[in-house]
Amino acid sequence: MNSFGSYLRRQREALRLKDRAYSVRQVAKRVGIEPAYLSKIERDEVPPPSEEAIGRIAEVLGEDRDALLALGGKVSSDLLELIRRHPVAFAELIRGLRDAPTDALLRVVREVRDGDW
Amino acid sequence: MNSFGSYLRRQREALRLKDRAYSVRQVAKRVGIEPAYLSKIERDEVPPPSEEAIGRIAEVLGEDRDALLALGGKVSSDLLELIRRHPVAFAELIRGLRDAPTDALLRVVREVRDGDW
DNA sequence: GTTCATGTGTCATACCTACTACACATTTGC
DNA sequence: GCAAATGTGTAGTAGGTATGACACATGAAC
Repeated sequence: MNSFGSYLRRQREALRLKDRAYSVRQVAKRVGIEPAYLSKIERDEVPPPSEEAIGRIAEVLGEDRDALLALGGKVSSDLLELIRRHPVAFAELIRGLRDAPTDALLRVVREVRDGDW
Repeated sequence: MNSFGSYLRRQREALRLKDRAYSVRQVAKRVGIEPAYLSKIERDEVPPPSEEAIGRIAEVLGEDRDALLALGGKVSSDLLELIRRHPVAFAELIRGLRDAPTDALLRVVREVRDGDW
């Protein structure tokens, strides 16, 4: 339904309606992977590619990198590194937000964004 | 200096002073891995083991699971899953705390812990 | 109506990851 | 002083990750 591949295919096809430069082959070239590989990715014949490849796909298709990574079952390595610097604190923070409704989560995000220390 | 392996070795040896059941062999048995493998792990001859193995090592040695995983370059998969449910929000939250001093981070953690929604 | 682009099938590969199994020399306990 | 426990060297493996290369049939464009 909303697998990584089928989502990609839908988005690419949508872009293609406006601009036929969004073929499998041309997108693959811009991304820097083989067309056959992208084709397989879009049909979920292979697992989502590496973080780097997903990042470049996000760029080429104008998608949010973190969101696309999540759809591919991954989390950006820069976030992982930040978490690893304060593993216990971040673990409690994230688990503490497990059952928080989305708006409560966003409130915390906003608060941190505007926070002055 | 503080690689995963050397840290493990230090902690295990410390426990061993009080209780000689903390030999490489006996710990490995309780953890459920081969002694030779644990030996190599402690000498950093191989990369840190799987998340599951690190979790069991943490249990056996009385270490914090998230902290030990971090030392092993990993992040608990339950946290990853939570992040993947709200990738954009969590990305902004975590990156927003990148330069926050530890006490500011802990303040947010506490706030979330005590938060009622 | 041929040329060019397109999507995809098949095959192959290199490099990790995550270990197990066994043997051996040294040390320790009684 | 001998048996048992200990730490470690060597070798091997099963499965996953992340692709590349090439060929082929179909379709569209001019």
